[in-house]
Amino acid sequence: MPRRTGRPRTAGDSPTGLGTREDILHAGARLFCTVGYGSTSTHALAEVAGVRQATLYHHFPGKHAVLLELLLGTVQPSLDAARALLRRDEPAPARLWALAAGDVRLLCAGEDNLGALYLLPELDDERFAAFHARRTELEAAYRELVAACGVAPDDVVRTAALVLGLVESVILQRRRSPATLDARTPDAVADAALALVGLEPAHRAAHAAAGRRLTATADVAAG
Amino acid sequence: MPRRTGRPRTAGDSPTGLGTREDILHAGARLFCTVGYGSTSTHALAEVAGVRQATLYHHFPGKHAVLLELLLGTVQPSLDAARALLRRDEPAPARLWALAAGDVRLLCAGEDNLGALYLLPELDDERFAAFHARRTELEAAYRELVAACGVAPDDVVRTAALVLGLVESVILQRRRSPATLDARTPDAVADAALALVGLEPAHRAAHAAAGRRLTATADVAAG
DNA sequence: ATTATCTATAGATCTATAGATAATGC
DNA sequence: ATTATCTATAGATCTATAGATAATGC
Repeated sequence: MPRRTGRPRTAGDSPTGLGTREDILHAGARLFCTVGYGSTSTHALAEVAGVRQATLYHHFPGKHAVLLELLLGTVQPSLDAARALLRRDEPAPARLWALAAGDVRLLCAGEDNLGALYLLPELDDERFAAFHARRTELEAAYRELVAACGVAPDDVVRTAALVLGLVESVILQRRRSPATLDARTPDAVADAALALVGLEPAHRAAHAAAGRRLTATADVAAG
Repeated sequence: MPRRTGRPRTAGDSPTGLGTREDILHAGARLFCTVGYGSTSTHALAEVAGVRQATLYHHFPGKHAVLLELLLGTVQPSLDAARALLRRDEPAPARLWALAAGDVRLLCAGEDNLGALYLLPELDDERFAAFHARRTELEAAYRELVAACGVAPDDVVRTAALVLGLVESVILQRRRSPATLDARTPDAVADAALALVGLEPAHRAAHAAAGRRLTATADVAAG
């Protein structure tokens, strides 16, 4: 995958070994999540990627395109899983469990806390409209499953927002105290989601077990 | 409160009517929450405050001091309420309910979504250490109350993180779809918090009622 | 005299482009 | 010939300071 033609770099090899484009995306992931978007210069981006500043523009029209690609790559696996789950006919609580657990697993995975990209204030810009469209579809999936769990119609929007908030809270937790996240976190959050939709503890265990089986299904297991 | 001496502004009156210092803080609240910290220039800050760029430096040593003051002013009411609640001897679930409901109320209040300041990646800078210390104390208060609710010791850290995540999720919800927040949101989140600590539905209502009474107590009602 | 604003600006930094350079491919 | 990098830089912007200015206070 690394390029074969073209002038070689002066400052060492590709940090990722996957070529310059990937180097830049990795640099963006690291810097946008920790330093912020507006606080990251194209120079800093290039430096972490191991190239000179001007080289960025050979691969991307600008910083915004790096962020957009990161955003789309982050939301897409969640969206794929959500679409697959909406098509299945297992009970809604099991599917909601699988959706929540899968999203939390994705948010906990990877070297960088990519979910933190969702929190950037700079996202409120039409350049990122394609990302917002996918996010909106994902939110609709949460609402649909919450409604199918038997939540009162008047409470669906509010409850779905709480469930999604619970899922996304792992982004903040990961930034604040990553040591408190572990392999059981996805299950714990998904269990809590079933509590929020008002299922009795006695029923939750069975739905969680079914959800866990769903998570293992190929077309649902995103990533 | 507006100043009496000094050269008058060229570009109109103080937008807030509270003087230039407050104008700058309001401008920071607006811009840091919507545009971001790194993406807000001192020029933009001054423009929204209705003064020239250089005037900022008469009131603050720089952008960072504006953000720090906003952060401290936002976390302090929560912390005051938390300290007051830790000193009281009502049952822990009622106090946890009151803490969560109070924090959600604060996060929903005001013209700007000030809680969004907590999400800025730029906060990971030692200039904001004073803010982080207060946040850490607030988190400890959540853990203490969660533990006192009878959550198993091994689960206290995880559960407290979920409760705090639930509370903070209103920041994201307010940014995304403010219309879904209403006067019942604080109660709904606090009720959900009691569900997360594992209280039976039958007991929750009584604790919620006691928590609501606590919220009305002078030394607990922050803000 | 004191104060808070203003104008002006130095110096740093940042973005984006132009064009040179050093590889591989044919 | 094609490609991906590099160097160099124009022009914009940004931060922070110096010093002038226009009010009030005494």
